[in-house]
Amino acid sequence: MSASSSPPSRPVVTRFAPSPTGFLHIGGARTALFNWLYARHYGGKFLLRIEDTDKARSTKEAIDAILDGMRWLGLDWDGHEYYQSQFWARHAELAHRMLDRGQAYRCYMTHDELAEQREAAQRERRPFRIDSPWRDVTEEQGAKPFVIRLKAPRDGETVIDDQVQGRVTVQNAEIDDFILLRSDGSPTYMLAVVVDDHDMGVTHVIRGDDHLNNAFRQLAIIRAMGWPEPTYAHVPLIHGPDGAKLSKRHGALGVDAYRDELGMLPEAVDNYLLRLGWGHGDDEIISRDQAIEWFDLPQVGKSPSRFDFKKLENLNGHYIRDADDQRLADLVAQRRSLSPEQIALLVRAMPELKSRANTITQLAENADFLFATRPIHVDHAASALLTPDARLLLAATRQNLASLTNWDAASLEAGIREVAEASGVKLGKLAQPLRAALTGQTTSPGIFDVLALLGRDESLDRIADQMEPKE
RNA sequence: GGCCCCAUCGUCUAGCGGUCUAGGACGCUGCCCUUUCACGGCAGAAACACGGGUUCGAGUCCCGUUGGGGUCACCA
Repeated sequence: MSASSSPPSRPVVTRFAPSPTGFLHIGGARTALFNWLYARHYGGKFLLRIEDTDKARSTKEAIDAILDGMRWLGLDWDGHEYYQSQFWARHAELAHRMLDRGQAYRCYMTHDELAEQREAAQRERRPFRIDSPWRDVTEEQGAKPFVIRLKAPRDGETVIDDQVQGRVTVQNAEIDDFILLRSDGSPTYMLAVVVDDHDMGVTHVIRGDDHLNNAFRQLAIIRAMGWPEPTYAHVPLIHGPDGAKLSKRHGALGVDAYRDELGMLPEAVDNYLLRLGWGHGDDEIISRDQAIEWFDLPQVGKSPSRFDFKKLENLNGHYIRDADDQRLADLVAQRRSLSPEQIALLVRAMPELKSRANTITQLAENADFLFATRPIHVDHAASALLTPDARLLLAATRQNLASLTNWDAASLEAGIREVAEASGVKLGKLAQPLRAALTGQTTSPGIFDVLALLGRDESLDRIADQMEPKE
């Protein structure tokens, strides 16, 4: 488990570099979190760069969703966000510099020629690696279109001391002469990241495992430029419950969906993501401050982990129980458009409500009985409770409660126990129909609290609504 | 397929040669609490993929097998 690693010897600068072609999904969020945590732990900087090189696929909505998602998760970046597309000229300039130095070359191969090589390799069952006849040609070939390719080293090997994966070695023969500048003059991702990371002073590149192979290509550019090499840390990917790469059906949803649809609290998502692939002894509930204090790369696991909604939900339930009542009420209010009076009621009910919910969505549903208008809808299971006998009991209960001078939980409990005793039934026999009448459901907060919350008039009326058998 | 990486309960993980008859958490089962449902408390079932080494001693180190993942674009 011990990747060869050492504390940083220079001021830390990390970055998160999403491409705005979709929303900020959960894997990206974890990458961002690790980068953020690492920078904060070492008192460094955490930068944000939007990789909008692919103009066709980049959208304003996606950019906003990413920024919004990061803010929600509390991952603040230092300074303004960078946009990769702003540095095109710089990228092209450097590609040409490498060309001038003989570290890159103009390749005039056509798609057909390339395809031919690929097929030949396939026929002979040997690995395909581009072999351009232009590798050592320095003269320009008139106006024919060309791309600029890196003249990658062909001998020796490249070693990366990855902070997570350990020492990884690749034969240079495996690295092909990949494209730096496209025929339309635009930079490829491979060139752009390297240049931007260098220009932004990034010291630690913490990203998904899927980039490990790219790191060797990028290193080739860095060495050609003679720039300092960043420290790499390739974090294993997050998989779906079935072990396959996390896809939409698994939960590679935008973080906005975790907030809006699943009803998660940001601290729960952060905590869950932190524990996915990283651990600190037996600790499960980890505050932001503890995370900053404890987080480091050596403890990051090397194997991919599966996303477990159940555990996230449990964690979310923990944070809900921990959360401030007013905050929770506001969150529910956003989903239900409540009046100030209703929100005030919700805040009072919150202590009872929040121990019963693992998500804000559930919390909102559980609170609905408070705001239902008479006659309230009684669900199937609840109406089954309202037998003729039960309705009679309800009438007796109502009469007793109506005579109460104090409408608080303690008085109500005394009153109801009195009725139960007088009628010779157990409390449960009475409480359940009462619950059905008051909430329309078979589960709810404690029945005395429900009565107190609803108030005398509303409670009495709801009971009255159910006293007579319905036709 | 080539290259790279990974491998402890169903899942997330602790474990960094002896304290491991392998610990915690989620989930699951049972019990307690109890007006329902939760919360909470207690108890339980549940794992070192396999085979070789190294060592006095291996979950921990090495090799292989198997399994899984990643990557092989004028995408990022």
